[in-house]
Amino acid sequence: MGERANIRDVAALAGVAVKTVSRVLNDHPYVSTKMREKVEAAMTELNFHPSVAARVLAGTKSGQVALIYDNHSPHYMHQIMMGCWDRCNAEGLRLIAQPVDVADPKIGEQVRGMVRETHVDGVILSSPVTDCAAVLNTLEALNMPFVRISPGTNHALTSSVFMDDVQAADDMTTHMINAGHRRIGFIIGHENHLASKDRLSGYCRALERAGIAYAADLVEPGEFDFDSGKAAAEKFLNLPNPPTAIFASNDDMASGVLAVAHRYHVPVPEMLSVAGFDDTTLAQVVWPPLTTIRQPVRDLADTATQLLLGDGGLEHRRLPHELITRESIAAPRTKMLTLRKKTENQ
Amino acid sequence: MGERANIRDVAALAGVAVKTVSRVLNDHPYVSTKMREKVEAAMTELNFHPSVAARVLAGTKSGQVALIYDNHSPHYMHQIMMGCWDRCNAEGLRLIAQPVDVADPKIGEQVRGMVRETHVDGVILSSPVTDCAAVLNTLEALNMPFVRISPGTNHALTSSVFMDDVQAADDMTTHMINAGHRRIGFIIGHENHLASKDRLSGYCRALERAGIAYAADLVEPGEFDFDSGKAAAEKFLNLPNPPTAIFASNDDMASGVLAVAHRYHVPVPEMLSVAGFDDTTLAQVVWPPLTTIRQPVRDLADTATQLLLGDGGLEHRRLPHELITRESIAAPRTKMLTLRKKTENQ
DNA sequence: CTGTTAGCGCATTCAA
DNA sequence: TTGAATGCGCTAACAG
Repeated sequence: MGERANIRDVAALAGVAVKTVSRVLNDHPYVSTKMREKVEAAMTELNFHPSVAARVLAGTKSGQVALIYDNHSPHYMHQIMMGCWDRCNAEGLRLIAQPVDVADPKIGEQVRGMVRETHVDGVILSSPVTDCAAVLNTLEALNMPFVRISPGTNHALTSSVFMDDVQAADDMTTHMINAGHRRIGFIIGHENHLASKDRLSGYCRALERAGIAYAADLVEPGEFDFDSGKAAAEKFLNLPNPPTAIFASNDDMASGVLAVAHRYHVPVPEMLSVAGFDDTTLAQVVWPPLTTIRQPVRDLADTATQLLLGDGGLEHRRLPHELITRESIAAPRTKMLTLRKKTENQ
Repeated sequence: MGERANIRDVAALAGVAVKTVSRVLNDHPYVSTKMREKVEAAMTELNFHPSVAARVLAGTKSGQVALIYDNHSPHYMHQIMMGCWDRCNAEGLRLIAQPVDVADPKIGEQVRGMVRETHVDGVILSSPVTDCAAVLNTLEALNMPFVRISPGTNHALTSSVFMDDVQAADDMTTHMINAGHRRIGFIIGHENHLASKDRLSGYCRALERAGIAYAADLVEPGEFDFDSGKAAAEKFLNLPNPPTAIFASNDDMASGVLAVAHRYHVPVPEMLSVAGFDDTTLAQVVWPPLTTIRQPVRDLADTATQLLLGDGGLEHRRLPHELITRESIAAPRTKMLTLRKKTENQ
């Protein structure tokens, strides 16, 4: 039971040449049905599973694809992984997920080592690795095919899939303006992610079109996490003239805003509207559920994988986003906001 | 730049035998410092990276470990992966994460194929794959070392790491009882996960010790997700004599309870206490933050990986849990709960 | 459509 | 402490 059969054992049992077995394994066109059946029967009987290592060593392609990422949002990465995974599975490829640290100065080295060691046929890059020059240069020097998922810059430079972050942020801001808001706070995303800049641009564009002046005190930096959302919200709510709505560049930060609002007894959305971005599961789990932008993450991953496996031509695809309306946004009240902080338990 | 150097190139440049390079690569003890330095210099100069495939094919072990999982909680899996990943990285191993479907009748076949194809040296199983007989039998038949993370049953049967789910649920229930609660609703976890049974046992044990009769209408099934938490909460709150506290078997379901409470204007924790389990990031992001059990997920993953790499002896380790107190629990009010459902927007 | 042979890059015998 | 030969399991030419 523990002994592993190899391709020669299969060939012997089926009474054919080794090469014929190899052809069956690789779905080679010129194999007669009779041969194929004999071989397949032998493979089943011997419980044969081809060694990836041997195929890599002997062949020109490995059937392996790497997904390189440095994203600390479990939800987002889960979707990316599953999207890539399903597509790879359907194509009979193995996916190797590889976390890295974009801040590491030796990241180029690391990626090169990993790519060479594993003999992957191609690489999928997830933001913000998509915009890491060291990695891009390394892959190009190795002449390794790669696709970028939601790169922050130079979409057209390499194959990539992405959504229109500027337009999406514009849509959300416009949605808030249409609800009657004039003072809309904005929390910027993590600076490593170039999408953060795009989202800010969309916010500005919508304000400008509506003839609302940009107010520096209504824009706070953030890091795509809960705590930075809370920090920004604290600042906004303590302003002499606080915003009636806050648009955070992702759902985690929007959740932070909600937590602060709850602590200060500011009713959402009656006194303060809140919007997120990404439509992670968070958006539906917090209270009230967040109006947010659905980024087609899984589709992006799936499409990226397809592009990688495609003809190798330079291709970039834009996938549509969607504004998801939930209960966190309402028309603004005119009444002034007063803060009454809840005492913390424990 | 694109040509890859092999071990012979390195040997030639360093002026040593191929075998010497191999020894350096594998940290073999008997190599003189001078030799080692020459070889390392050559490796750097040639930008040499050993082919995993070749090492696998020629050697007896592959330096690869598989993590097999079927868990749909992104938070949980993220921590598991990172725990395994860091440890593997420290030991110079490659981690291959492999999602599977425990409901698939051919899962045994799939796992065998995957294990044989990749030549992994060992396997880490995450719940509920830990309790999938087909997988366990396959691995044993292959004589493949494996460790289970939080198996639901037979801890001692194979190497495994886990926490005491019974005790943890007992702790939480006792905590609620000590706060004055007598009618405590309980939401069971997904039936695929055997930890669900343990958590229910702990709940029952605490009630019994406190002399509180088990009430069938205070125990609802769940599936570890937000929606089943909501469904259970709806039932509880519409009971003639609703509970003053609800203990959900994980944070996702507890979040569902909070959402329902908010919709019905039931103040938490003033009118209803809520507890979760797992201490995912959810627990801190929802309002009010959840009192919950911190499962040392990352430590479990790390420890599991260590056990796998250890001497191969059968070993099982229990790691300590922790009850995290946050604002979702307070002493119960005597006043009766009345429901006033909020009209849904949109 | 099918078979024969060489060799991918490394670790593993053995021998020195 | 170092080196020379053999082969892991498979695919790629080339031949039939």
